[in-house]
Amino acid sequence: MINPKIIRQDPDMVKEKLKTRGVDPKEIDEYIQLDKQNRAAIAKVDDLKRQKNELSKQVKAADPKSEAGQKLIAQVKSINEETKAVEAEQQEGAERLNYIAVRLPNLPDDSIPVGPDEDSNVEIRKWGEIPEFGFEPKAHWEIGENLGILDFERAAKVSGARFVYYKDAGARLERAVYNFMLDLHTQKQGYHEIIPPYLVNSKTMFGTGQFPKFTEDVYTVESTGETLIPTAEVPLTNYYAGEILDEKDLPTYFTAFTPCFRSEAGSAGRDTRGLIRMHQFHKVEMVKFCKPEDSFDELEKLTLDAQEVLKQLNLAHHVIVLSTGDTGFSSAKTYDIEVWMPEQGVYREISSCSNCLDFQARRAMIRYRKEDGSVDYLHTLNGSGLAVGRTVAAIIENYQQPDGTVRVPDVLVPYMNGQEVIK
RNA sequence: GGAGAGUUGGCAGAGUGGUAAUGCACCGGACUCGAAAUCCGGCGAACCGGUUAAUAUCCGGCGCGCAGGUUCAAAUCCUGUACUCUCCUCCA
Repeated sequence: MINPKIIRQDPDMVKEKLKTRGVDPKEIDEYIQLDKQNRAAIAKVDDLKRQKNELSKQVKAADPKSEAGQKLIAQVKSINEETKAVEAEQQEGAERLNYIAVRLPNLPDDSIPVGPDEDSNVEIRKWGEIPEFGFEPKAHWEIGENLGILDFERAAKVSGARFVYYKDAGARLERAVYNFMLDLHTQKQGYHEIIPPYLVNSKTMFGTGQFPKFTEDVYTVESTGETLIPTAEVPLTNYYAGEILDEKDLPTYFTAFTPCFRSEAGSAGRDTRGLIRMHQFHKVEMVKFCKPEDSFDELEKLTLDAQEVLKQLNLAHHVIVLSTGDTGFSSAKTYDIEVWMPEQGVYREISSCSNCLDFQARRAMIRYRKEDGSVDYLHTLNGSGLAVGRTVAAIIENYQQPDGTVRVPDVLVPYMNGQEVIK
């Protein structure tokens, strides 16, 4: 949620900024109006309650059964009725106010490019050489099926489109990739390793911003109402939901390897082949909790932490900063890391690193106590480190050889029990 | 799935209809060369509204897991619900 004080104090700035994210300025006007009404109503209700409390004390002082007592009781009754009416009105307004507030996306940071969609994203830096093949590189699904390590057909039979079976060296490669990532994050980069719940309640989904707006994108269990996590960001960020941390415990870093489940509603026809867009995939996620003044530095470090995985795998990639229109709901600034996919000859998203400022912290009520004793919302960040399936896809395509076999990246060989080639 | 118990401020822990004891901790002061101990005083989470330049004061509201209800008045009574623990049942 956006800090209400910012909207109150500078509505024009908020309108202008959110317009770049597709929010109608009229919504802000309505918000301001409702907020004003709401606060006036609260003041009125509070005052009525004050009167009631005072009179109630007098009832006790006088004998409730006495005539004077009865008279006071009658007065309180009439105040109560008035309170009820004003309160009902206030709550109605508050509900509408809240409806708008929880659906406003985060304010974009000043440093990001303004634009309606991904075409306005800007490349920040490039790493690695785009590989030259002396032949026409094949798509990872073709290589994988030929080698018998990926099986989309049987997955379709068992589950449907956008599912896959990994087999033998394919399954081992997936496992090698995420073990390698986890070791890097936990041993070299200072992240706590977590295995979180994969089913979460709707309050948790609200905390990170998926709910109430994006219920269509996820799988919710009908019988119990819990949702299969679309990313480990959800259970990781909500780890401290409702808590007040000590300043000295910040920053703190979490990482987790989890399956992720996404309905991919609205992406019919896109990336229908291969590992790129699945209903179920693995991801290693990184989440940070930090002090407000540190969050942009932490974002740079987080992005480098994710990039380090690709560097060690020697995969060519670049980093882009997302435009206002392409930035996710909860984020103020997002870097995407895109890896080179030889068959398509394009960079494809493999990681997304975001600074959410206090947007999620407000929703999930995650705060910290400063040394002077005051309490404030902390900042949350999250980034993929990396999407495992897409990494496997990138490895298969970038490390393919003319004979259809796949070389194992050096850093993964130990994780593959010494295997150097998948054939 | 069945039965029972519990959920109060940083921690501990009273309070069964009259508006949150007490202890530890914390803050201020006294005493002291200083500290400890002792004594005196104070505060009691977080949140919301008003006041304000202010996340300084001050005033008020709210506040005893959460949501409703009864009542002039609810931590206390009623209903629902969440979570934790114990026992039984079941189970990877």
